[in-house]
Amino acid sequence: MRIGELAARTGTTRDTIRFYERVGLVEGRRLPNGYRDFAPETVEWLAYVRTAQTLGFTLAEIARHGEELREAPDSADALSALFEQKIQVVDARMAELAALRAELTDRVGTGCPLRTA
Amino acid sequence: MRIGELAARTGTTRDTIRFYERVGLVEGRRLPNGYRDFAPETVEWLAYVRTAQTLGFTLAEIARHGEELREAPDSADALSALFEQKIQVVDARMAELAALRAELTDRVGTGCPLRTA
DNA sequence: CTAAACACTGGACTACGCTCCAAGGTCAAG
DNA sequence: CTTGACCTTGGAGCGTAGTCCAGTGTTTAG
Repeated sequence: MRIGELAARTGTTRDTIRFYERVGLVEGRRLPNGYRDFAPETVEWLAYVRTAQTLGFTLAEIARHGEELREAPDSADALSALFEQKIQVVDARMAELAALRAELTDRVGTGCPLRTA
Repeated sequence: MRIGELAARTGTTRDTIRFYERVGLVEGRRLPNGYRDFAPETVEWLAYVRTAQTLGFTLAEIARHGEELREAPDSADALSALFEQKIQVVDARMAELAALRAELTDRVGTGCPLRTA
């Protein structure tokens, strides 16, 4: 698959895919004419990249995790570890968020706004 | 309070505070010699800014919310609305995350890794 | 054969959130 | 009166994640 088709199929742009290649997120063979040639699985991989990104992973992390998973003896365990780790981060954020809301509600109720100035 | 003390008390740097001033996140009076002079509440305000930031708000959003709250007729309601909104975003992300984990677990179990290439 | 559509590269540019630096002004202690 | 800590400004630079462009080559359809 050439870059234009991959871009169309993943809802990205050619430029973004070339950028992803530069940072090691995707790899493509080259055709004799120098055009990139991507495997069909790259479509799913890019969908995964986008999901992981909305979950707060950086591109560098996603690339690193991808490599770790390819090298992991037991991908199922590695994946579980990875995502349970991320869930813990999100849980922690939710807890912070809840604590902050409580704190703010209290403070506003007692007539102590955050920003008097 | 001058900038150095504020920086020390909030765990930031002078440069960061000057940057925050440029983007409208903090406001300070000036002493006759030109030095910035911050109100004591600025310490709490900056603590709040940092918390809001870790929760995924951009500095622009935080600044805007600060202004909205100062102008809001009922700050308690405004705050609640603001944070319940953000909690919904986080909840949605957690749901996505849970869905993704389930999907990944399934896929790895059935011998279909994300990245065959 | 030509034109359109697609591909390539390198480099500039953007927004965000800082971080560092140079050159200079202010102030309190010794 | 000097030294050192502290403050000022403007501007450069950085990492992340792209986005856009110019100039050029390739492929495909009429």
